[in-house]
Amino acid sequence: MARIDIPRKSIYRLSIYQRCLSRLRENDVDTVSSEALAKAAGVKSTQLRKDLTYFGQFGTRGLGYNVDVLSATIAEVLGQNHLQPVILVGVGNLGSALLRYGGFKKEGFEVAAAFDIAPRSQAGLDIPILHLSEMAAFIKERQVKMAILTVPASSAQLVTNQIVEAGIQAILNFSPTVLDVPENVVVNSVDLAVELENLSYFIR
Amino acid sequence: MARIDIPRKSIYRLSIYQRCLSRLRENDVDTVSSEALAKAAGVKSTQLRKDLTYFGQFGTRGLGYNVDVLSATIAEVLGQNHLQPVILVGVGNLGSALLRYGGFKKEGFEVAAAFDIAPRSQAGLDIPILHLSEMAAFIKERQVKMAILTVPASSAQLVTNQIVEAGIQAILNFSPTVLDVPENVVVNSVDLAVELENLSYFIR
DNA sequence: AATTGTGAATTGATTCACAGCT
DNA sequence: AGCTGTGAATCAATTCACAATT
Repeated sequence: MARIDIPRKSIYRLSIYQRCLSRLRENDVDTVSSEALAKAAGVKSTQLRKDLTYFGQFGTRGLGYNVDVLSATIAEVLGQNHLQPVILVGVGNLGSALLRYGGFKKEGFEVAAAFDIAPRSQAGLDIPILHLSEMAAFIKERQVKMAILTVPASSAQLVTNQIVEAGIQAILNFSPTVLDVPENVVVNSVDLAVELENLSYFIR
Repeated sequence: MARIDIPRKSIYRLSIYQRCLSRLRENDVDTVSSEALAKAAGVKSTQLRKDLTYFGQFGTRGLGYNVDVLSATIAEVLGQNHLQPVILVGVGNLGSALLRYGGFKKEGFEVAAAFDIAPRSQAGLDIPILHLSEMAAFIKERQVKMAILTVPASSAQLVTNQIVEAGIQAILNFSPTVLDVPENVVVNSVDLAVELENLSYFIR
């Protein structure tokens, strides 16, 4: 089960399945077939089954999957069991919106602090907003491994170098730029303008 | 050159190349090799060349690509030449941050209006914020084809049905849910929690 | 000499088809 | 009878290798 050769897209889908499972649990459903779960997640049932077998066998033939068991297993695989501290760098429009966005905490992430060159405290937020100069020490002391990057493109690479140096291993990048990182660091980029542009290609 | 069988990932990369080209133009560079441009975009040079040949031949062997010509061609392919109106639905934290985010306009998109069930005007924004009840008429009248969806998951499908009915053909979805749309409608989903979860799988 | 453009080879992901359990 | 798990087949994307061009 070498971690490295499981398709990244499968990992993405695991998160989606997990969301669907949560909803089933809320409705006290305790068993689900690959067919039904796949439909909710918008994929083919054979793909769902294939995705799951990367990690083991969790279903009962003839019956389906136990919702609680499957959900717990996926949580385990995704590392959702221990609350993961995250920092956010760049408290502009997008950064401060993300700080207020509740979705992260709900999925097991704690935004431990935010950093900016000109930190201003934000009304109604209990997340500390600190100066960039305190960032490296914070990362090291709290052993933070994940960062959300919402700085302008012009400073993205510079900030990246700093946080990687301090120990960050995974970056969710919102800056519209390609980051250069050592190969042991993972970057997921969300480029809003690129997403829109991509859509505009498909309409006529 | 059937529009349908060009890999979607190639289209994504076209946007990235375009960004890199803009930077080259700012620096008055007028020729670039596939090797150099690919490096800036974070891909292999052969992939860049393959991506471009889906649309034609734009380079000069032995020399490289003319920056202006290539940039104009990509703009043409991506439909960046005519300003594309977009609406945004759901003016919460994320929605209002995106309204303030300058990146869209810079790439040729005009957010024509925003809609919410409880519209409150936003300080320092010249984008009209209207009630949901006015949405369908607006879409039809202005012939808007693209929408950014930043409503809660619970109302995402409902709103989607409404905007698709009114004529929207492409949706950039930020709601953490799988949208069900007719096959002539394109959806790009950006699920922030899923992106983070995905990263957390790769750190150890 | 340098660099593009591209068919062929490779690698990767998805889907099929069905054997194997419950 | 129903549904999972999986090897084989297919389909898609990437990379290689090199001929073609300036």
